[in-house]
Amino acid sequence: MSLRNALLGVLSLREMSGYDIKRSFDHAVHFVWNAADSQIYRELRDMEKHELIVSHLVQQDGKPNKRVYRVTEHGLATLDEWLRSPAEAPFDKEPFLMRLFFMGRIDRDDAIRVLSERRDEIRALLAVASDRLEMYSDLSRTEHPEMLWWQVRLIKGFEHTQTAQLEWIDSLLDELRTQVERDHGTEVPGLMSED
Amino acid sequence: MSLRNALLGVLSLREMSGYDIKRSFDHAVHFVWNAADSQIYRELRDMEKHELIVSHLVQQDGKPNKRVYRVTEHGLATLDEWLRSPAEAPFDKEPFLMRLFFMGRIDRDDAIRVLSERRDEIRALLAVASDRLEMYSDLSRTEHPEMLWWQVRLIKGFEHTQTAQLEWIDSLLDELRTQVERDHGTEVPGLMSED
DNA sequence: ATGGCCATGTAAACGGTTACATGATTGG
DNA sequence: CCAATCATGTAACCGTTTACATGGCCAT
Repeated sequence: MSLRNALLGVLSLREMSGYDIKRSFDHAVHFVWNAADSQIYRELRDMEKHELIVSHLVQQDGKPNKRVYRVTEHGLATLDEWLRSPAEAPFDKEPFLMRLFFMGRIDRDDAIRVLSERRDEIRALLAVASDRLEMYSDLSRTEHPEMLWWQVRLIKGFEHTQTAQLEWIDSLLDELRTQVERDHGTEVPGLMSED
Repeated sequence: MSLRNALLGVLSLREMSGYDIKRSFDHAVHFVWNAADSQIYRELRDMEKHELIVSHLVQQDGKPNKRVYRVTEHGLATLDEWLRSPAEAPFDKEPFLMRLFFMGRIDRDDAIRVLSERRDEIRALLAVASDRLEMYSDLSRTEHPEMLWWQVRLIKGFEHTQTAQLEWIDSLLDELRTQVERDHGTEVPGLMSED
């Protein structure tokens, strides 16, 4: 039911069409949740059936018509109930860590490559996070200042934890590279800064 | 297919029954992956059909008989191919962070409770991690020293990143508590160390 | 006698992914 | 002219979770 909560959450900010929500997911909620369009549309219909949201059609010209959704009182109550409930258990599926668990099977060079790729991905995510943070600082005029407070903290937390993960990966890469140098010792001499 | 890879991984260490694997998941792989028994048994049968593993029945007395699985060459090749392939994308579903994203909706006291609970859970996980690390240091006699190296690094990485997350949550709790104090100002006076 | 360990499963439901379909408008 | 944007969906599939079933052994 996490997608349902995510949808209630974004609709609590303002009424939106499925398409708006998808864009919202792609840019703002992106660090935190994601879903395919088809899943969003299906879930919205289902939520309307359960009276968590209501919709009306909006006629448009030059563009396809759209169906705009708004949260009901019942929907808001459901959202808040979730927010107040005990948090989901942390950590149960971490494909990347699982992979490292068995990484001893393959060559150090391959391991180095896998880790480097992940390092680059994290750096890219951190860049996006830092952009987002700048964006937030521009936007002081919001309908929802309480929301902004949390969203800023969230991005900062994201930066903090991802930086920690980066540090760890970098230290692993260092260890692995010194092992490689030690291994083929003088055979392959001055090769200290390939990245 | 992540469960499949996890199963190939544990079976690459030694041959095991479904039940052994479940216990192995509960204790060692626990930080990294988890699965219900029913899913494990089903997946094992399916993997045998695909010739990634083979099994034989082991007669036991005093205990129910069991089916013990062993990885085939094809299974090992599949495992290694996965290990060498680009890593799964980081971060796409984080229910706890998503919750924080919308946390502005509820009272600070409720938010404090939710965060405190998570903080306690992380502390508990860190305690388990630290135990595991001690356990590993005792066990120098292993059939798979290369595996041990990675598993130790993995736990250390886990400690590192979870500690970072803890720091962040603690700082949030600090901020929230000072806000609460500021809010009902002198009304509720000496209330500085409820935890 | 009660509950935990050993051991393996079936069945149904749920949540999420992937592939595909449609079609008009706008900007480079 | 081509690609992107706007807009909504269907269908099939896959992986995971949950509930339930069975039954002997052993220790408290």
